[in-house]
Amino acid sequence: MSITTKEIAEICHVSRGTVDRALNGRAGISGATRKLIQDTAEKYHYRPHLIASSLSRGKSMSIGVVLFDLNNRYFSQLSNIISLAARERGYFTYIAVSEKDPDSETQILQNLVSRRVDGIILLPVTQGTKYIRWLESLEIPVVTPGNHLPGIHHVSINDFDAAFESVGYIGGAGYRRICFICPPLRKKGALGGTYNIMSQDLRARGVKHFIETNPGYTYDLLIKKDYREKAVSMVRAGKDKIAFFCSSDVYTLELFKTFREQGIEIPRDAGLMGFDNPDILDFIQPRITTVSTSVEIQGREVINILLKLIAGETVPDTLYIPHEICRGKTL
Amino acid sequence: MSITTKEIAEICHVSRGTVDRALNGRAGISGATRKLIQDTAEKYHYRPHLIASSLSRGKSMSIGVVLFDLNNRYFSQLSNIISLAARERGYFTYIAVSEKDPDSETQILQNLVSRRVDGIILLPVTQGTKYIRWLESLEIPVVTPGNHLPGIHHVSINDFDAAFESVGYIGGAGYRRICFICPPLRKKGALGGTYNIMSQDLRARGVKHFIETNPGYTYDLLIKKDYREKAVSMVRAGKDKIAFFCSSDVYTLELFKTFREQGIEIPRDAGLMGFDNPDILDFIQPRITTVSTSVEIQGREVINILLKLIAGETVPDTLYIPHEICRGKTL
DNA sequence: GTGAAAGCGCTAACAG
DNA sequence: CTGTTAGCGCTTTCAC
Repeated sequence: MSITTKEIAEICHVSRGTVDRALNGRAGISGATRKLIQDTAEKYHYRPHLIASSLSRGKSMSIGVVLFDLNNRYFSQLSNIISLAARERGYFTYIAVSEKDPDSETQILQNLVSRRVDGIILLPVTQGTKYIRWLESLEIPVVTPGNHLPGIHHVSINDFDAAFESVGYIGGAGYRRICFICPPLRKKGALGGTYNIMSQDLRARGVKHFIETNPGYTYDLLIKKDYREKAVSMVRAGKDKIAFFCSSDVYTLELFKTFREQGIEIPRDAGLMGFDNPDILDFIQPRITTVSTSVEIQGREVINILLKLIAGETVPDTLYIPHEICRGKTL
Repeated sequence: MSITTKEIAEICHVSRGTVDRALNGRAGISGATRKLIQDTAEKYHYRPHLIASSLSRGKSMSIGVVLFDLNNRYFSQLSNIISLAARERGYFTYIAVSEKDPDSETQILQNLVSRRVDGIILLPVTQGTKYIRWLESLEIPVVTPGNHLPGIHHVSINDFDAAFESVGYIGGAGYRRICFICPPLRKKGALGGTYNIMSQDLRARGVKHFIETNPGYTYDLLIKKDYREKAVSMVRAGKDKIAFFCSSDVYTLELFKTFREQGIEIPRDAGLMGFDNPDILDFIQPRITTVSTSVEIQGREVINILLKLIAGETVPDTLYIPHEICRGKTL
C-alpha cells in the first residue's frame, strides 16, 4: 500500500522515533533531518496510518452521529453542519441512521463504541432509566441535539417555552380554538423502555400550560396517525375558526397538502403553524408560520460541547439555543 | 475502559488465541471452553476493539462517503440509503461534505485513506486526467453515484438518454422552444482541473442532440447565476411559448418560486420540467414534471458494487439505473 | 483443542 | 538532538 514510518526511517538512516518527530511536528529534532524526512515522506507518498495511530494514542479523532434518518430535512441540515464543524476541528464523523428503531440504535451505539469513537451525538429513540444507565456504562461523552435524556448533555431550543409563546402568537392572531398535532405522542415502547418523545412532549406541555393559564381557549390534541382526516372533519364541522399547531413541520406539510387536496384553504378556513422551519418551506406558498431556529448554531454548539467533554472539561448539562417565530401567512 | 481479550484469557486460564477463537466463532475449540469464555466476556461487558482489529486484519470495515453537501435533498436521501445498506453489510460510513470545494475534497480523500477506509463513494467536484491519476494512486476502490470520471466505477441514470427523452416529452406537450437551465456549466476550475459537471454536461448534450436531430425546435441555454432574471424576461418577451428544462430540481424549484413571485403562472405562461424528483416535490402545487429515478436502487447498487470491488471482484465500469418521466402538471 | 510468539504501524518514555 | 524499547489490542501461524 503506502510506505511506513519504518521504511522512511531506513531510507533516511534514522530511527522510527525521529521520523515520528519530523512528521508530527514534535520538538527535539534538527531542521536538516526534519526536512530530509519530510521530503522523503513526500517523495514516497507517505500517508499516515490513522488506525495505527489511534491504537497507539487511544484517540480515534472520530465521532459518531446517530439520528433517526436523513430524510427529515432538519436532520440532514444538522448532519451537514456537524460533519463540517467536526472536520474543521480534525474529527471525522460516522453517520448512522437508527430509523427510529431502538434495536438498531443499540446496535449502532455498540458498534461505535467498538470503533472507539471519541464521542457521540445522539438523537435518542429510547428513554428510561435503564437505557440511560446503559448509555452511561459506555463511558463515552454523549450530546443530544433534540430529545433530552436526564443527565445527558443536551443542546436544543427550549421546547416548552417555544410552544407556549407560539400559542400566544396564535391567540394574538385571533384564534381561540387550538388543535395541537403530535402523532408520535401515541407511541409505545417496544422493548423495555418507551420511545423517547421528550421534545414533542415538552412542546405539548407548553401548549397545555398556555391554555390552562389563559382563559377563553379551547384545546384539542391529535396524536394518532389519522390526524389528517380528523383535522379535515374538524374544519368541516366548523364551529369556531380553528388553528392547527403541529409539533414538527413534517406534519405541517402533510396537513397542508391534505387540506389543499380537500379544498380547504389556509388561512381562510383554518390557521396553521408548525415547528422547525426547514429550508424547503421557502418553496411553499403561502409562507407557513413556524417556530424557527438556527440549525447552524445548534450544530456548531453540539460539536463545541462534545469536544469540550472529550477534552475532559466540565460543561453545563443543558444549552438552549435561541428560537423565534417565523411570521408567515397561514394564520 | 472495557476488558480486553488478554484479561479474559487470564481470567479463564486460557491463551489469547483461544479467546479469539471463542469470541469470533472460529473453529478448533471445545464447546465447554467456548461457553466459558463467552460467558466471562459477557459478564465483564467485553467490547471488541475494532481499531486494534482493523490494524491487525488490515480491513477497517468502514467506507467513506464524500458528497457536495447534505442540503441537496437528493444527496441526503442517498446518504440515508447508503448508510443503511452499508450497515446491513457490516460497514460503517464516514460521511463528509466537500461543499463543492476541490481543496476540501482532496483533503477529505487524503484523510479517508489515512483512516484506511476500505472503499470510497465519491461525488467528484474535480475532473481531469491529473485528478483521476491521483485518485487511482490512492489504490482504493471508488464508486461515483453521479458525476462520472472516465475509468472510475459509476452508478447513475443515463443522463444523456434521459435528457434526450425529456425534450421529446416536452415537445410532445406542444412546445417548440426549449430553454435548458444548467448554472454549473459556467464553472471554471480553481486549481489545475476544471469543476466536474459531467452529469450536467451529459444532460446538456442530450438536449442538444434532440434539438439537432429534430427539426422545428429552437434552443436556448442558461448557464449563469442570473438564470432566474433571464428566464423571466424570456417569458415576458413572449414570442412562442417556451418550456424551461432544468438540469436539477434545485433550479426547478428556484425558478418556480421566482416565476410565482413575478406573477408568471405555470403552465399558463411557460412550461417547466426538471431532473431528480426529490421527495419534497410532493408538497409543491402544481405537481412538477421531472425525470424521476429511485434513490433507493441507486444507493443500494452503489454499495453493492463498492463491496464487490473491495472483495476484489471485477465489475463493469458503468451501471445505469432506470429512470422515468414523472408526469406532472407544469407542461 | 490449545498455547506461544510474532506482528499490524505508530507513539511515548527513557537513555544517551 | 537521536536511538532504543516497550507497548496499544487483536489476529494469525505454527507448534505441541
